[in-house]
Amino acid sequence: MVADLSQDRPRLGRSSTAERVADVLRGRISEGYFQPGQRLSEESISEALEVSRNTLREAFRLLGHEGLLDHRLNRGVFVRLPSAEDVADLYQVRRVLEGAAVRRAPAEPALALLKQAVLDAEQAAARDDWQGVGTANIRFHQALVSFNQSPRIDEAMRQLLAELRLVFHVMENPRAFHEPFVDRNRTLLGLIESGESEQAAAYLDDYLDHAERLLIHAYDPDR
Amino acid sequence: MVADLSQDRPRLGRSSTAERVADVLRGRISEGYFQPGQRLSEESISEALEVSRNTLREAFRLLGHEGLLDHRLNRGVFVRLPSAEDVADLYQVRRVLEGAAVRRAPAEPALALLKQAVLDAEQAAARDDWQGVGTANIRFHQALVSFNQSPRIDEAMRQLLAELRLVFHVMENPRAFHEPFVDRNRTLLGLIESGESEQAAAYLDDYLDHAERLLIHAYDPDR
DNA sequence: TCTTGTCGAATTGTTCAACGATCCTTACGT
DNA sequence: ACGTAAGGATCGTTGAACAATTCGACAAGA
Repeated sequence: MVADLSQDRPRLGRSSTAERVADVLRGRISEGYFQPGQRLSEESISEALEVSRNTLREAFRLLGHEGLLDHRLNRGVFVRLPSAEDVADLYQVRRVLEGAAVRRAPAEPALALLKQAVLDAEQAAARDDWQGVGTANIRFHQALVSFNQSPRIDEAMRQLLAELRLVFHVMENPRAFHEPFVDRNRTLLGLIESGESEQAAAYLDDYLDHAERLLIHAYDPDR
Repeated sequence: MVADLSQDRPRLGRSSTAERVADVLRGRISEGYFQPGQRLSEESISEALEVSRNTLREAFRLLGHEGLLDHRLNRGVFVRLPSAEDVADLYQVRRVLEGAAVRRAPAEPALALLKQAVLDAEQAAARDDWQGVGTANIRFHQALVSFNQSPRIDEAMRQLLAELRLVFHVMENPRAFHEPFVDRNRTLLGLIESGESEQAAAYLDDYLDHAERLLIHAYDPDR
């Protein structure tokens, strides 16, 4: 009875002002309020949020290490604008993390998350809610990676997906990008459930190649 | 002619005071001058290094995100003391990253690094230089992971190994821990060179299981 | 017209002193 | 043994200040 309680320990750690500021900025960036490439002024933001410049700078450091901000000395912080090389690398990491995940026998709760993400995506698609499809898709892959049963890998994936969201913001047509993956996720789920891990791995590789090509193309139509 | 020059652009980025302070602290931690669990006082360190508390705190943030420091609100920063669960997770990550690496056909320069690391380890062992063996061993695994050809994975591995170094500091007998891996690395290299990737993967898994058990045992002899 | 030198405004980098908030220890009382 | 109160030490945050750096504008020269 007391054992369960220990799960709530993380919540106890109240957060510092800097962390709360970072939360606000992280949200604004991921929703696109601050756009990739945009410079974030220390003075105006510290004024708007009513925190000191020093505190704001601590928040900037936090987000910088999450890959969301780019800190250029004496020039300020900018919302990260991933390059085509960054996109390629992000997908290379996904191939490793998701590839390893798909070859493992999934734990039951993780599998449930995977199913739920597929359902959510299908329902959002039926509503023409492509933002919702994107969110569900992200949850799908987060759940997939959790098969590895490693908190550090889960955290790395969270950061990776946050960085990828920056990339999605440069896509002008979210539907064309997200729509094909609704069915793909359903198919991949089926292969995983039936234990055909090698086929699932092959399908996943094709899946990632396709997505990467689409994004790279958006960056540089000539490639 | 001017095009080549742009490659040197990264070098131009001078480092801020906070980054240089972080470099100093990182070195001290990895060499064991600051020991795991020890608290780092803002006042005494900022005084000794002649930087302001604010700047020092920025350096603390940097190292905190690298997993070397543990920041507890209103209590200060402590050199991270990984738990047994942390060790298990670190090895879980290694299984994924190194497992994926060993299944790939290595690029030539990366293979050369691998060979060199094996030679260095053998020479250091002949000199009874177990610290040197540990360093060479780390380079071996860093090179192995580079087969994945991903800068982000390389960086993640760097941080992981830095965290593992903290764990090594609690080992009282470095020879007993490092010695067996000299031959193991040689064997693994052979399997990789001859392209027997599945056998190499199996050997690596056993390799990692063994190392993990040894470390966990050092933490809690009852397990 | 193109390049180069120079100036000044704007912004960041860093420091400092101050005060409130929190934690830890010790002592005290029940 | 337990709860509580007081005190010192340390961290969290602020606001101001000054140095360093960047950037754009504009004038001088080829």
